[in-house]
Amino acid sequence: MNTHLTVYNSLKREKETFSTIHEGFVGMYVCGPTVYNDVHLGNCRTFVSFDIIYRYLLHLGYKVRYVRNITDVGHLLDDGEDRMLKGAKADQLEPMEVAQKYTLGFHHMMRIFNTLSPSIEPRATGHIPEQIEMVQQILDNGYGYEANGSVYFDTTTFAEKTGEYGKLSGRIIEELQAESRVLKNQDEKRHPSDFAIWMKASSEHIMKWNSPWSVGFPGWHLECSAMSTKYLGKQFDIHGGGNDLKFPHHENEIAQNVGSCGCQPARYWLHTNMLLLNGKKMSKSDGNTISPTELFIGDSNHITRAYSPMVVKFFMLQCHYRSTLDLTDEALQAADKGYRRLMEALKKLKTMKATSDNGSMDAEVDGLLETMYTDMNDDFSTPKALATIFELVTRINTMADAGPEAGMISVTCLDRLKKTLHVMLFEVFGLLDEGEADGQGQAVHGLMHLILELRQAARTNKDWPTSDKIRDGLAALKIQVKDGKDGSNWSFQ
RNA sequence: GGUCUCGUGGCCGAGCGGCUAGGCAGAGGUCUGCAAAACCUCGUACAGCGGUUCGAAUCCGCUCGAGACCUCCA
Repeated sequence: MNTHLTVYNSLKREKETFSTIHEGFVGMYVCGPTVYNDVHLGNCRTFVSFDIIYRYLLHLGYKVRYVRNITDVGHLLDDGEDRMLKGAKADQLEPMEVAQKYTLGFHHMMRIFNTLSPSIEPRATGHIPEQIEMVQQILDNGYGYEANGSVYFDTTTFAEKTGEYGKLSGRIIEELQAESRVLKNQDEKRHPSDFAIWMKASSEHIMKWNSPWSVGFPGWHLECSAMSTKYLGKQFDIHGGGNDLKFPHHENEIAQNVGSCGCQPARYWLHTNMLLLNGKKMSKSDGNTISPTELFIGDSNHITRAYSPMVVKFFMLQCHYRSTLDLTDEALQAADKGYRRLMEALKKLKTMKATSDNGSMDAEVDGLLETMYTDMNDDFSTPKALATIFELVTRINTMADAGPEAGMISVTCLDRLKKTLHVMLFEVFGLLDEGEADGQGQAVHGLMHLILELRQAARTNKDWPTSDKIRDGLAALKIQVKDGKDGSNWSFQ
């Protein structure tokens, strides 16, 4: 198996061979959601992407510590109001109730998308001492200054001494300093490009903590620096997040890490691209959005019908994580069909038999399985891997049609095909076969088997009216009957 | 205004200098009692205009168009 993994590093703007700091171990930090609101689909795309990256690394045999934070304090809006407080006011709740409510909602959605839980999911409010400590280190190192109880990061000094500011996002410090935007507490900053690492709280502010500088709260960017350092060390392998976090969030995060510890936090920075809705970025704040739930129940004027979670996930997999993905009704319909075709082929594969020791298609199948890994090793290219998998789907259908006596695949190759495909689709991509239900589903399978037997009897007797009545009746129940060479099959439409 | 990304056949979406993915839709065929499913065959697409090269969707320049970031966002 080809295990030469390359990843696109945003920091270098090129693909690099992936190698770890500690042999066999991967430390990965991904910026999680701010829990003041229901998750939307864009968040889901990012976390699904990193889930597949996490799963693939595990599959390659790495021991991965995957840290994804929950932001429950510190995001300031334009008017200086805290996001969490805004959410609290809107729902008439304690800030912690807001955080709890939306954290649970987020976890629920992540389960629906069948993603694995991160190894550690730290909360910003649970790491105030660590953040205070980091502010102190930054001050000690001369990269911060205090003003009226708030502490700011001194980007100018930092840029002069290290030359590190702006590298990730391609910003030029002089241009950032020329920014003339008027923001709250702008007068306390020495330069517009400076940013708060500790904010003094006003009297009405609910979430606040004691610190050497004031009763206040940490800056937004600080939590990630502090928590990644705590759980993954000063230097770790992968840092991920959405493209829209590159600046200022990740740029400032790097500044804080370098400013406090003296080194770049992550070797590889991975950024997922945005999910668009009908050509425009989906965003919580501007209303151009469709929620996962709306998508699943078909309740939105952007779509004509409902799409299941796995269809949506499959739709996401057809596009590379670094490309924008445009969500349209038409594209979802195509994904729906493609996903079903894939699952049907897998079903066929389950019952497929091989008799020969040497299959005429063995080499081709093995070649495609190998290609599938090459695809994934190319910066986790799920679209390429999926294309290769569909090449396999065609082969599977051909072999199933021909039957075992055709000698197309050997026992060992078939076994390999089954296992490898199963691993890639269910363990790495984290797809679920939604047709495979348990409990009631078992009964349905039994009933369908019985019904198809009765229909087969009618067909043997050339009793076409009965045969067609069964088929049409099932079709009305959205069950499609598929007649093949050796008997009939069925699936939900 | 600044920084950056992108523009691929009816739709979505790979492609990173020669071997021209894949899905959906469409056409023809095989199979079938009919239909569906499945399989086989088919589309010579790369925004436009120049340039580099033996050769460009792929590199360079310009034009047009779209999007992202620059301010909270995954």
